[in-house]
Amino acid sequence: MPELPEVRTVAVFLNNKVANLSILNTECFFEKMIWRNEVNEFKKEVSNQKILRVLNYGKYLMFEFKDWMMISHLRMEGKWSVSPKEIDIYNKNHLRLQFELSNGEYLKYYDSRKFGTIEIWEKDDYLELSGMNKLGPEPLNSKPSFKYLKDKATNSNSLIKAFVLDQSVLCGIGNIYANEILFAANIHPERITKSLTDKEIIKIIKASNKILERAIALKGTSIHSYKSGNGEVGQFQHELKVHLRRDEECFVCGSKIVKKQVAGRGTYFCKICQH
DNA sequence: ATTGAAGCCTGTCCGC
DNA sequence: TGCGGACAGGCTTCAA
Repeated sequence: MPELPEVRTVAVFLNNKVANLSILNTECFFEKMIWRNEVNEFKKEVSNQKILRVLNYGKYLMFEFKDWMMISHLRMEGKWSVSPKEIDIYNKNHLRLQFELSNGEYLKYYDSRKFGTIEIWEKDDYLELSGMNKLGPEPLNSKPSFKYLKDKATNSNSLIKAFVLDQSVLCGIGNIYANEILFAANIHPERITKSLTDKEIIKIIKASNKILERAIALKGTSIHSYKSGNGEVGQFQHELKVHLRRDEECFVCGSKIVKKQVAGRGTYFCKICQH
């Protein structure tokens, strides 16, 4: 479900709602979602901890405590909300985890497909333990550098679609934005990555910055089930150029947008504009 | 070391 | 209306 712009929107929302509140009690209704930690240990570590702030890196949502970092990955369907105990913003059947907060409200996690995960590590070495130290830069604020992306692309035999989805290359791009970025950069998703020219690498950097920053400004893309905290919908779906537009006319050249599986993911592109 | 495919789960949509 | 199959915004693990 959510990619960098959606997770950023959720992080900003949650930070406004729960920063400086403490967790009084924890209930987990689907233990497998507690990842790489033992459930009782997890509960012990978050109990009576004050949430200092909520932030994100790429698709990873992070709750910072004094000594711990709690990392939530929403995968396809994960959703957070803050509400009174008896009120559910999302389908109550999908409630997987809830924290009682010191102001009497509840911080709740819902996940229909049970793909999402949550884990907790000591702050000192959470990057190594969680594997987040392997993530590439967020494609924002003129990052990555040309040299960085060129080095990553030079010897890669993977398809470009897979390359831009690789979180160790660029962090935070998912299928929707990958489709949109490659369209904006006029690059065919089935090209081999090492065939990228310098000019095309620069185009990927510029397109990824522009698209993700615009999507953040619009609070993300709302299609299928995605809503940010407490049911707010994003607006970037109105600016999609190729994603979900199978057989519709390309806004640039008028030919039909193609959909096919590339690198295992539903891929939309214009075979005239992208080459 | 890379790359591709399967697996994790459930809900929704489409065609018969 | 009911049923089966395809598909969904992601990641990890396993096999080649």
